[in-house]
Amino acid sequence: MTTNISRPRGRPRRFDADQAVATAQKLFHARGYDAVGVADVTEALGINPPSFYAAFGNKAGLYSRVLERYASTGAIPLQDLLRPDRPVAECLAALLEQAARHYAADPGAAGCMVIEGIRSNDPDARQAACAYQVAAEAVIRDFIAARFPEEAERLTDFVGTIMAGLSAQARNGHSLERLVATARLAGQAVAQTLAG
Amino acid sequence: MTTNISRPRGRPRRFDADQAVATAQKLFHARGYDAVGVADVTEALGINPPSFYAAFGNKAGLYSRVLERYASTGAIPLQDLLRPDRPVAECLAALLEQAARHYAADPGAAGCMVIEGIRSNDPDARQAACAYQVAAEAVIRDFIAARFPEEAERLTDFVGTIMAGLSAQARNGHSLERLVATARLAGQAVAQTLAG
DNA sequence: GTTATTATGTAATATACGCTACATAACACT
DNA sequence: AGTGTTATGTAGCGTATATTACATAATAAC
Repeated sequence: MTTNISRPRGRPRRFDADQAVATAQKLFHARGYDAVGVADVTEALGINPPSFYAAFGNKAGLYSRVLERYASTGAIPLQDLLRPDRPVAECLAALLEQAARHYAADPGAAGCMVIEGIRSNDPDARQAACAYQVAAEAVIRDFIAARFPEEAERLTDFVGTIMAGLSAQARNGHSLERLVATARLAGQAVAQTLAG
Repeated sequence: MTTNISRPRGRPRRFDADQAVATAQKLFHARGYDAVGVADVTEALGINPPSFYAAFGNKAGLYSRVLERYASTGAIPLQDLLRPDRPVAECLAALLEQAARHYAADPGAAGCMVIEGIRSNDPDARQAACAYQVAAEAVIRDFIAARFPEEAERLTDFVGTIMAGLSAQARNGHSLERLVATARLAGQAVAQTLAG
């Protein structure tokens, strides 16, 4: 008995689904969910609509796959940044600065894919993106609450607002330097709140 | 000779254009430019498409009128808040708190119409909204630069980021209290920067 | 080889949306 | 009254987009 993966029956796919998700991620991140048409995706992949729908169900289905991939590979590593063995303020400041760097990293992909996805006009896409944002907020809130339960909601809101603002400014074309400067200023505000 | 306004020739309009702009403003503010169709507007006004296009040219033309009205009646009164006879930090803090209150004021109209309008997929709408944002930013920057030229860019970016974040969070359904709390925290950060 | 199964390619459908052509109604001016 | 001017109502055009019908090709199982 071997660990061979038995090829599925039927005609094999002519394209790699995971790589297709990666390609779609670039498109969605650069232009946003609404501005990317199914035709854009199929053209970028060199496939025809039926292949697309057979693989992903519909446009929102592809977006779910893209968000999943973004969360696991392209998003900010919250677990690495919010460490229980370091000062809360230091971690949150690092998170904000990392967000600034992240949102400005790829000139073609501006802002946070989740935060900007919430602004979509498609209810399915909105809800999918919203779920990831709620989850991320919960991680931040729990991290703060473990040591500053009184400040958890206020600081989580503040951090979330800064991140949403940074994402918007990145999409507005602000440079890495300007985003980082804003993030640092916000980080000092967090530190002062937790110190006083 | 009297000050009578001679009625224009031809068949009179069956609807009031200014009031139509006000109605459209509510729609655009509540749902965003892209999500509001011309059919939505004409239906809300009780008119037919030709009347709409005769009055406003096209959808983007109506949006320009709406932005103009928003800037003069519905937006934050920058000139009243940024007073040369008061401390800069105090004015900026008041601006941020006012923004929080403003963005959460109308439950049906979430966020800043200009800031959210920039996220539209229509190039004309984006450019129109962008012009107002650039103008507002210039007012803030000049206000700061008059007394703290070294800090003008950094603080303007910070304030702009907070406002964009507040607008996003308002659209995400955050309550007035949470928005104001975030704005106050940001205001303290501004004060500390200008004090140190 | 035959059959069942899955994917592909061509082509089209359905729908929504911004916008307009055209005839007609309502007004000012002479 | 007659004429020119402007708005309205009906109806439709053109386009873009998400999605699918259908015949066909490629594979595994038998």
